[in-house]
Amino acid sequence: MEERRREILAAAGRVFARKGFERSTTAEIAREAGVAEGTIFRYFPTKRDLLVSVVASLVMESLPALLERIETGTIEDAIKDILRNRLDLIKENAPLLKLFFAEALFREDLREKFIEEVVLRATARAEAFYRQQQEQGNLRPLNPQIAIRCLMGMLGIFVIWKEFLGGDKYVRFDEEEVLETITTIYLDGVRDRGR
Amino acid sequence: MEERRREILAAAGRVFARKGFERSTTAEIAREAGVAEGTIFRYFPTKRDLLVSVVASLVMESLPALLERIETGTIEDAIKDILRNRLDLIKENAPLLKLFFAEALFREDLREKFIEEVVLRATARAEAFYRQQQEQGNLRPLNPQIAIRCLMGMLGIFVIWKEFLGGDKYVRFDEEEVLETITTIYLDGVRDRGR
Amino acid sequence: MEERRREILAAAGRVFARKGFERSTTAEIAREAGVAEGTIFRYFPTKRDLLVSVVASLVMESLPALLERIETGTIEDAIKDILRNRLDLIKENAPLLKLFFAEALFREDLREKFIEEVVLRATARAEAFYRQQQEQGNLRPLNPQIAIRCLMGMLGIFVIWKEFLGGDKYVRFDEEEVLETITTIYLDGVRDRGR
Amino acid sequence: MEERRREILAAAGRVFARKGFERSTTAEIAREAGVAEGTIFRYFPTKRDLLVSVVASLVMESLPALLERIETGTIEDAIKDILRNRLDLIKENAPLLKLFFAEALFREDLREKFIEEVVLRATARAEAFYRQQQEQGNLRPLNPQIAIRCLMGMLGIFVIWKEFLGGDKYVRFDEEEVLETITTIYLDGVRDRGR
DNA sequence: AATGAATGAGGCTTCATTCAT
DNA sequence: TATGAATGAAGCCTCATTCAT
Repeated sequence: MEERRREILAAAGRVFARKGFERSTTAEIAREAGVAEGTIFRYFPTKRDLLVSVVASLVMESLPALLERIETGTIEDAIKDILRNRLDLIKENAPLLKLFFAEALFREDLREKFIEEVVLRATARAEAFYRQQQEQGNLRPLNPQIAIRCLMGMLGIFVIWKEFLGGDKYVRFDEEEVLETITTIYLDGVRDRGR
Repeated sequence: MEERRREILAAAGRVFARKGFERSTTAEIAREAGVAEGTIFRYFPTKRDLLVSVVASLVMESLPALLERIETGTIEDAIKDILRNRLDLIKENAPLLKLFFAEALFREDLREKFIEEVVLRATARAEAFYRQQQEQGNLRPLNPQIAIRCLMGMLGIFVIWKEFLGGDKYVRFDEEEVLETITTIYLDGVRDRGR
Repeated sequence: MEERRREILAAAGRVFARKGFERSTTAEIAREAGVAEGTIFRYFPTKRDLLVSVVASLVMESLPALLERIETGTIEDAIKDILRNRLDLIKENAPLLKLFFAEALFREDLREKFIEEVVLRATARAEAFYRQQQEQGNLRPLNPQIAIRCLMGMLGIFVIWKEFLGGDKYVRFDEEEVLETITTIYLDGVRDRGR
Repeated sequence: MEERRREILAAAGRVFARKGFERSTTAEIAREAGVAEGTIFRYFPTKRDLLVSVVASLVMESLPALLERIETGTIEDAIKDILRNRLDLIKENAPLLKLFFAEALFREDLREKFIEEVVLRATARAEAFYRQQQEQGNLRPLNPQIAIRCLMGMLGIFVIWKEFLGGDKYVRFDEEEVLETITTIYLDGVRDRGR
């Protein structure tokens, strides 16, 4: 039954997201799916096949949302808006993104999907935005591909810290202060010109 | 003997980088190091400690020298020096660091030691540096914990892109340009002030 | 299957009785039970649990029937019945119980489960019985927890003497006389009231 | 050096008393003795030899004290005095006694020493006391060997419970109440004659 | 098609004992 | 004689996968 297959896939997604691949057991997935352990193997020949299927369905369903919306307005507002928007989306899908990211590190096929479907398309839009602002004289003539990645990196490290590494336990940041600081650094740098 | 400890550490680094953490066996590490399996456990209480120690020694080793060097010279030089140093370190040990990062995503136990012994200590130093420069009026009064992480994030995203995800296949960046751009953005921002 | 569980329990009982706890291996128990080593762990999470279960099932098995039987009849009969029943039980399983006792002396983890699941439950029943007889005016108003243990102690020392220490070689007691004497002392004491 | 040998023996005694034989490690004994692990094996060929030596020295030094003093006076006082005296002695030497007892269960040679040197001599004295009181018409004409063991059993079970099994964690008894109750039961039984 | 009990290879870790220094 | 680093056999336990029902 197709129904059964989907249940197993969904359950596997939840378990993998919680524990990662190696530390998830087929027993736990079976329990979560409400089927017998053996049943899993009628639909997926090995545990690894199950992972590939989980991740494939993720790419098709959740990640495209990361591409939505590029705002306009003052640059300040636009940047903050982009950051906030991305941040919210990531936070909603953090567990699965984390799994996806972890697996992408070691699987060529997953990486390709990830880079092509998500990274390149997202950065392409952002780069276009940067270029457009550059032409209007609002932004300095830096390499947009690099400049855009710098912004994403600043956001990314806080996402990784909090959502992927559970760094909250050690140092907790106020979200608004972080977005504010990233924006101001990105626009004006850290150098003090007031003296 | 300290010598023996280093041999095991080095061998473990090679094996982990080759196979990943879970799929490396202590038997293979022992073989690679030319010691008995039990010997490993004279130096490292668990396999997990071994991994943490391998990575920690990598990351911390060059840190004191780096920080000392930074004490003198302009901020610009300091930042470039930090970026250069960390980048080289990562490039040389990319496979191992990648593995560690992937493991850390799903293993609280791995993270704890590493965050406490490496991340927090290293960032504390950097934050102190930032504060000191702040007091001298060289840097703006931003939250140093956030400001420091912003710089690391900018570098991090290029490392992840190239070393962890093999992004070179899609977009290749000139290393010097990247470091230059990060430095200038970090210090002066992207806003065009009509110069 | 419940059947399989019992097989393992029985095999474990034999092996433990033969070799002691630490020197019994799960491999041997599995061989003796005619199952794969891993199978043991489907039924008992750890080797320690296996030992506790073996002994607990021994001690608790005949308890409900015993207590029920005791409800009716004189106190004298009840006490003799209890003593007889426990004595037979111990005699049949002396090597295993001896081993368990020896292990329990130095393993907090073993004791905890056993005391909580067996000792406290069994004594609670006996204490309830004592209280009930007390209310009927058949027994003196002593602390039931202490009074019950006194009875068990009298029996216990003969068990330890004969079954655990092989004291038969030095002094041999007639079983019936022992049970008779314990009963009469427990009920009426050793003081001569000049009858 | 003979000095060194004694240090190791004493350290081993402490460690064995704490953890029992199987769970004590030669490493811990060496640490406790302040010598290198290898040194132990210059004095005692195997770990088991070490145990035998520890226990042998115990029998020669500590146990004989258990035989001291048999009081006279009223029977009540005599019994309470005996109980209290034994209890105090046992409590002082509980850890080593426990070790000794545990090992005696499985070692013929130790058992013999224990029974001959301690048990038989102690009971012989007590039996003589019982007989003497019997002749004076103070005690019932029961088999003194059995009657004496009954008293010791009542005391013994509380010692085992508290000192050997750490039962205090579960049920704690007031020492005076216990001695009082044992004495009264032993002398007068539990049967209520008041009705 | 579904079950879930059973498997057994293989991993990490412990620790008494050895031996070169 | 003392050291303590090194050994390696052996043990407990995990878990993906199989297969009789």
